[in-house]
Parts: sequence; C-alpha cells; structure tokens
Amino acid sequence: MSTIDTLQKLLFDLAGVLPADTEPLFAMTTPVSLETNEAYIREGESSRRLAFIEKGVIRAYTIKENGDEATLLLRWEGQFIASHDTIINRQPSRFIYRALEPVKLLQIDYGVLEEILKTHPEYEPLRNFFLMKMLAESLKMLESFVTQSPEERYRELLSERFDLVNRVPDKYIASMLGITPVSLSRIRKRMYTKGKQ
Amino acid sequence: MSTIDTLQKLLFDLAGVLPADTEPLFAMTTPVSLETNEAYIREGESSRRLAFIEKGVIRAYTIKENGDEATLLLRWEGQFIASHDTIINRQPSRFIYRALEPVKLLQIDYGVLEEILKTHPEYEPLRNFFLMKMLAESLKMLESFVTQSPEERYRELLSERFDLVNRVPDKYIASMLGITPVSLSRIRKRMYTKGKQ
DNA sequence: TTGCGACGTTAACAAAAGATAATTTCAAGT
DNA sequence: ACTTGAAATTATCTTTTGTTAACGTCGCAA
Repeated sequence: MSTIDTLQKLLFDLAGVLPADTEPLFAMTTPVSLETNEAYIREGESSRRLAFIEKGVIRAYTIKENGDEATLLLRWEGQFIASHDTIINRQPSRFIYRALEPVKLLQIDYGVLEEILKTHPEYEPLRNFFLMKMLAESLKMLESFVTQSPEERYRELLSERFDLVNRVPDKYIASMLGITPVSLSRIRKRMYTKGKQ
Repeated sequence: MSTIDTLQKLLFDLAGVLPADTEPLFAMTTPVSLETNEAYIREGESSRRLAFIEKGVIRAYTIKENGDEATLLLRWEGQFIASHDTIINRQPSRFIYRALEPVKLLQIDYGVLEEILKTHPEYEPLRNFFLMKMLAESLKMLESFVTQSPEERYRELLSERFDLVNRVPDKYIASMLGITPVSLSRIRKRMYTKGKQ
C-alpha cells in the first residue's frame, strides 16, 4: 500500500472522506527523500514542516549548552514528524531533525495545511488525529520518566520497540532514555550477566 | 474577568467568534467545585472530562506497581485539564486527578464537545488550541528530562514557577522531577549552603 | 593491507540518587 | 497548651550514574 493510500484510508476511517475527494489535500503534498545523516530540519530554521514518514528513521535532537547532543525522540515509518517549535510556538526550531537511514517522506507545509482546512473542514479530523497521537506519545514518554528507572525504561523500549533499538545506535537510545552511553552499556551488562530477564 | 469571559475572549482571538455566538458551547458546560484533597477523576474512571481551571491546583498522578505514587503533572488556574487516557486512548484512566487546594472548574464532557463541534465547526480552533498547548507543555517537560539533571530541572521550575513550587508540597514536586523527596531535600541543601545560585 | 574514526565496552573514581529509618518541624484539631 | 500526624530534613549505607580515559571492534577508505 502506498503512502497516499495509507493516508486516504486514514482519512476515510476518521472522517468518512472518500479517496476521490482528497485531491485538494494531496495536491499540496511533496515527496521528500533524505540520505543517511542528512538534516531534514536544521537548528534555527523557521519552516513549519509536517510530514508522514513512509520509510526510515528520523532523530530529533538539540544541542545542550555544553555542546553535547540530547535526543528528544525518534520517529519511523507510519508516524508523523513535525517541527514542533515552528508549528506550535512559531519560533525558530531549537531542534535538529536528521535522518538515521535513507528516509522517504510525504511533506506538507503547516501554513498551507491551515489554508486548506479553512476551505476543506472535512479534513479537520486528520489534524486532530495527528495532534492527539503526538500528545499521547509524549505523555507516555513523560510517564515513563516519572514512574520508571533508566533500566526499566530500557527494558520497556526493548520489549515494545525491539526492531527500533536494533536499527539505531545505542548512544541515541541512551540519550533518549536520559542517560549516558556508558550507563546504558552498564545496564546492558547487568541485564545479560545477571539473568534478571 | 470571569471564566466564561476569559474563554469567550480566547475564542474570539482564536477564531473571531463573537461572545454572543458562544451560547451553544457554554450551555453545555458545568461549573464544578472541589474541596482540598477531593478526587476529580479516579483511577479506572471512563468519563471523558475536559475542564478549564478557574482557581486552584490539580495534581495528576498514578500508582506504581510498588504502590508508590508518581506525579505526572500539575495544573493550575488558567490551564486546561483533561483525562487524557479516556479522551485520547478511550481507556479507563490510569491516572488520578486530585485537588491540592479548593478548586473551581468549568467542565465539559469531551463526547458532548465533539457533538457540538460537528454542528458548530467555528469552535474548532479552540480544540486545536488546547491540544497544541498540552503538546507544547509535554514536549517541554520531555525536553527537560533528556537535557537536564534533576537539580537543573528544579532550578528551572523555581525560576519559572516559583509561585507554584510554594503552593505544592515538595514531595509532589520531587515526584514530578523524577526523583524522591529525600533527593529533592538534598538538592535544596546543596543549593542553599553552597552559594551556587 | 593498513590506518583511521566512530562506536561500544570496560575501568577507576567522584558525585548523585535510592532505600530505610530516625529526627525535627509545623500546622491542625482536641 | 497539648497531641497527633504529615512533611521535610538528616543520617547511614547501598546502588546507580556521571566523568574521563583507555581499550577493543568493526567498517571503510586510502
């Protein structure tokens, strides 16, 4: 199933919009390809990009005051990715979005989407869907930070996203868990020596 | 300015809806009062409540496997509070929402709101506003967990929400920062003995 | 083949956090 | 004024994490 098919089905399921009636929306979308390590959004950029990931993994990270990187989240195929600083806060992005693998996206400018929604309110449920999905994921991650230890967060990530953990360098996983790569290495050792499955 | 005035102004600013045209919306809202320590939403509850806080502070927390509480977030006057499990995931709430002070709310059932939005799409920007606001706040908290130490998170909370920190028992602040009350006490001691402002 | 560089692991030490319990503080109620 | 109980602090000890540096592994390019 192609990306547009997937999104057309989503729009039909959410809002009963027939695929034939989605032309005004998809006419404004752009396919984008990224190479491994290519930046999708750079720090300081102001474009309000929203995209659906067809293939590949993107990492959103920021540069801390001390120069280190901190990975906020990872997104992969089937998910939306959005420059949240520019879309929500209308400020230049403090985050960098970079492809960890070759990536294929279907992109739309959020400003353009807003214009389309003014004349085509029937697409509105799609916006709510993506906002709610991002909110649910953010809250779930937040919950894990207040309820679990780094080791528990790693175990859960392994059990829920084993494929992802194996596709992404450990140092980015560590950073997303809020710890250093050294600490993650120790956690792994503890897990695999003491049979504490 | 009353709560309804505030929300009418918001609706006008966001969507150009005149206060006189907001009757269909506010007719379905209910004022709610909570006493100190009273639960607004209990664990396992399925009602999809969305409310605007007129006065007071509400704490959203969950009970961990070991029986301890973990505070996910605090909300106070001027903010929205929503039972996110029931609204987003349509599952019984795993969280408890409890008043830390006497609270006054203006409440609407999310299902009712959705019905109103079907016939009154002019209110739609209000839903986007509250979703985006919650998303922005969640991402900001998430960012603090991957970029800052517990001590730095506490310092930032003090500088940004000093009033809140003074209204809420330290143990809830600690939990929201992802640490124990004992640890927070040590951080405070470090801060106030060593003049490391 | 060799050398380079990024990544993960390991080691050693310092710093911070968790767990548990005792102690102090303080507000609320009798 | 006294008692009670919850909250915060302090103390002690254990565990985990941070920091820094060294070391091994692996893929890639010269």
